[in-house]
Amino acid sequence: MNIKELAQKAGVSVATVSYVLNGKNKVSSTTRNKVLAIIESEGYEFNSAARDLKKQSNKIIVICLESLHGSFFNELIDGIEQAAIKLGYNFIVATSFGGTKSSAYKMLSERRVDGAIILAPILENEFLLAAAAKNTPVILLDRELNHPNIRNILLDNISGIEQAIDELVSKKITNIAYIGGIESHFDAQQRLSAFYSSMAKHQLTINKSWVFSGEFDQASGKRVALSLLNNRDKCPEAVICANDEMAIGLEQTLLAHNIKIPEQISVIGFDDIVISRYITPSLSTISYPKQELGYLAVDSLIKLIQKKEVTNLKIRTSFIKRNSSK
Amino acid sequence: MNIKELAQKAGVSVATVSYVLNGKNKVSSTTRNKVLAIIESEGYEFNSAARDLKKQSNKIIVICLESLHGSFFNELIDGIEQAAIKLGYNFIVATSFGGTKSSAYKMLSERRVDGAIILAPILENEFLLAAAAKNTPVILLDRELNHPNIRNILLDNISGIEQAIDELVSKKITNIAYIGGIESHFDAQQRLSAFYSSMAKHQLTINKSWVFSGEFDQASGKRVALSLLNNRDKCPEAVICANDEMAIGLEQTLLAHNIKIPEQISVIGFDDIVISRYITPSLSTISYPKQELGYLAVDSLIKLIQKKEVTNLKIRTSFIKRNSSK
DNA sequence: ATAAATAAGTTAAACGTTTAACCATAAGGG
DNA sequence: CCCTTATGGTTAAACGTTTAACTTATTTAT
Repeated sequence: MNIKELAQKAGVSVATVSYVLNGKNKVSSTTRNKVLAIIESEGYEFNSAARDLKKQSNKIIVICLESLHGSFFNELIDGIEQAAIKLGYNFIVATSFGGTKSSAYKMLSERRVDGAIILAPILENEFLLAAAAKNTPVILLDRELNHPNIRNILLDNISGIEQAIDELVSKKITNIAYIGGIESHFDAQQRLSAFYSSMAKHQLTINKSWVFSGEFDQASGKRVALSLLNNRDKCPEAVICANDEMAIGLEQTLLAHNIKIPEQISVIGFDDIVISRYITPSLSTISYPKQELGYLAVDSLIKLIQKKEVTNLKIRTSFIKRNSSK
Repeated sequence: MNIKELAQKAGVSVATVSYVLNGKNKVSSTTRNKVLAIIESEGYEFNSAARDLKKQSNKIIVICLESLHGSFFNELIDGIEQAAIKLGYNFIVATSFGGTKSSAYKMLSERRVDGAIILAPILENEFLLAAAAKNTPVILLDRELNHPNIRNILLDNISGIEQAIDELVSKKITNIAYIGGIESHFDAQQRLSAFYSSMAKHQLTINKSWVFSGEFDQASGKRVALSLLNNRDKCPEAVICANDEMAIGLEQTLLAHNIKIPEQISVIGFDDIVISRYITPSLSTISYPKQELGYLAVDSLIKLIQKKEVTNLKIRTSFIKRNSSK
């Protein structure tokens, strides 16, 4: 049962039915009730495609993620949820797995949403620029990109790493290794260069063989751990990892080989994912206000959709000391 | 730039442009190239709402979750992802937070998807029946409900709990406590009754004050732990929890009060979430093939969409012994 | 040579809403 | 009593696709 059929049954025009459905005050209570009664008994199957077509908008934004693995974005989603509800929008989550067949791709290329928040480095700049060109506003959390319909909210990766190294140095720890993330990722690059600059700040020399590169997963941490264990006589006193997953892989593998943490080696992660609080020893890490980040992302996106003035933003990061570091 | 404008620029009819866009072989390569060239230079902004309206379908299914917290559904999503891609559908995730304003609600009540998979007990039967009545096929993972457009895939909660208790009994552990989940949840009810029946099978008496009820979160586990610690002289030898979160809360709190696990108390969870492998001691739990569950859910849903024969399914559960139980 | 089939288009209706513009009728103001 | 305003409704266009049905020109088969 659609509006047209409904109108027929009620003996009124489709316009009137539409006004009833949308709670407009253009219709008398008698006709309103008549229509409502028919809806009650016959049911009404709203067709969103028709409305979207007419309105050229659907008040839905999409959060594009690489995958739903890793509880990394859990808190982020909280902020997104709050902001979306408060601002009268709905959000859905789509993943970028599957390339051009992925949901993230479909949502954006087919303009199925009023806007998008991107945290999926695999989506190419070109694709995002194309979406922006088709008038879909985009907030990027994972890179810098310039377009009138795009804004980015980035992490101030430097401050957190600097704090971590300051702390280590204050404990007289200066032999510091680093595990970087996937090299094409913007944040991985930023964090690596933050490591270099913070080490330089303390005039610490960097042992080149102690700068590893990983894939942001536990396996990478494990691999590095095994490689360190191969050279037991020449081990760093601390390892900073570009994310918590790798730090956990590192920590657990070292523990399994009877290395004492933090006594022999301090391990520091990045992101402060939920699990890092629960492992033993709990993981020292670099944190940032994820919920706030989520909130700001939605807030900025909706302002952008509404053609308001929106600036790029930076989110602070800070070192959280737990038990995996001295 | 839309089809109509494109057609004008190219000097052909809109039908021809549509045929080009859809790769139909009704058009000569010269006109095809002419159209393609204009698209190349001017860009084309596909309007999905128009297509959806015409086609009355969009090849999108939605996964409705209570929230994105807890890595509980991570593996499930893997199966969903694989099946969806393989079967030519896309999936999005929507949460049910926010009641009638939630995205899950909007997707279903406004028929914005071709089908839905539900794992969100907060969504009411009545609402789901209404969606089904509007011809949206639904797969339920969290309850039993009967309607031509609805199928359910449920866990065989009994077998896993039975195995766990068998194992405990074989270790001469018979004083067993239980923490139930949110009482309105179907699985919580099933698991509780499985506990009763399995205990009965071994002719074990159930100490009523040892059957707790929780909210499926860590706090509930902690609360129960503290209550047990208050009665140290009369403690159970094992606690089975209706999910891992509560088991973790319980375990960690007991540990913090110097109870030895599993020597003094065995702790057993349910769900086998990722984190349960990483905590110390690793959590014994009741597991089930989540990836398979996800795959089956999508497979069934799409068959249902295609009006094929689909039956309800049951998924096996089984006890996984780790270090938190004897 | 003619009929039949194919190729390459076009025309126009349809999908189900929303909403500006229009039209009566009744009520209120002077 | 006339003019204005409010109330409650209708009409019809528009949103941008898809696709069955039709047309015309060309090729193939007999």
